[in-house]
Amino acid sequence: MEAMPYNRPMLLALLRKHDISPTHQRLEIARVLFGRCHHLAADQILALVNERNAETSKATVYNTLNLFRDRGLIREVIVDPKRVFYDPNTEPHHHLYNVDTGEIADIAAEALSVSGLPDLPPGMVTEGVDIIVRVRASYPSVG
Amino acid sequence: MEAMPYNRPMLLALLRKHDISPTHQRLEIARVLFGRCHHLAADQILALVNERNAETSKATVYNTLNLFRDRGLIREVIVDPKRVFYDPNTEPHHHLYNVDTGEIADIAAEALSVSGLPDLPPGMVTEGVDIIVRVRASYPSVG
DNA sequence: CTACACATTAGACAAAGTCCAATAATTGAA
DNA sequence: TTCAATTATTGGACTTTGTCTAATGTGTAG
Repeated sequence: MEAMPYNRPMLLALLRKHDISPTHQRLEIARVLFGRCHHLAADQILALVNERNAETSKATVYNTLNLFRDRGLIREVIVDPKRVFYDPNTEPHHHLYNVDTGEIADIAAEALSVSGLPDLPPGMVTEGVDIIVRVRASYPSVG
Repeated sequence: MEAMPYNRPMLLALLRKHDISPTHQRLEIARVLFGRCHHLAADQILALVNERNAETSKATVYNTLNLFRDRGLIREVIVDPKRVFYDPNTEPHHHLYNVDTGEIADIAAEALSVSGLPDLPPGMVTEGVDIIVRVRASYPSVG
């Protein structure tokens, strides 16, 4: 695991490595995504980027997230029907999702092992295997 | 596995078993869900129910799907950030999702086995483990 | 019948995300 | 450095999925 690129030179290098022109807005969005290593939704990213002074629009946040996703810098996490979360960790791993609070935690890929994946029809390839462990607080009376 | 309840008396019994008053609209929606055993989104269900003559509103379709889900007749499948699919099969099983076409196919729970699920913090319970195998057509040039 | 509880409905509303045409920034070449 | 061409950003309109509400309809027990 390489060090997290939380400072400007590292973010710059990261964008360049993926052939992305490092504009001001993209660097700010990257800083938010890679700095604090959470799973964030677009609206949260928009808010964080504009915390001090509004300098990035909603359209740019969406454009940039889609660009980063297409270029493999980040990955979408589909657990909540209401919105997509973005995960700065693109290494294979899985997720623990708290359905009450909306919190998402990582599960290391090595921790879980899956066997028995079906053979795919010819001409089909697997893009990924997502495992989502949905958890919630057990009811107080039951505890 | 019990027989699919595709005729009116069976659907009636199914609703009653789950303490749901069997109204005309609910029976029609159940017929669509349990008859053809696909994974359907709300808008598809609305269209199918109103194929002949419009007799069920959008609000009722959503109300009814949420009711069926809460009462355990059906289950949500969260694979597409754009919309929720509903699965008439509530037995444990997993999904194969074609990201190109949007098709969803079942994978029997027995076929897959997962080991290494993390211990949960005390007071937490697992609601379910969803495995989604995302597949797509391999590129023609590569095939 | 009547009254009450429950279902259904149209349409307003909300939130997530996309699209577009105008403007601004970046870049490479001279 | 300057210029033109390319690429990015933007506000706001728009789309889609889903929820809410207040009014109307239905059904059943007495």
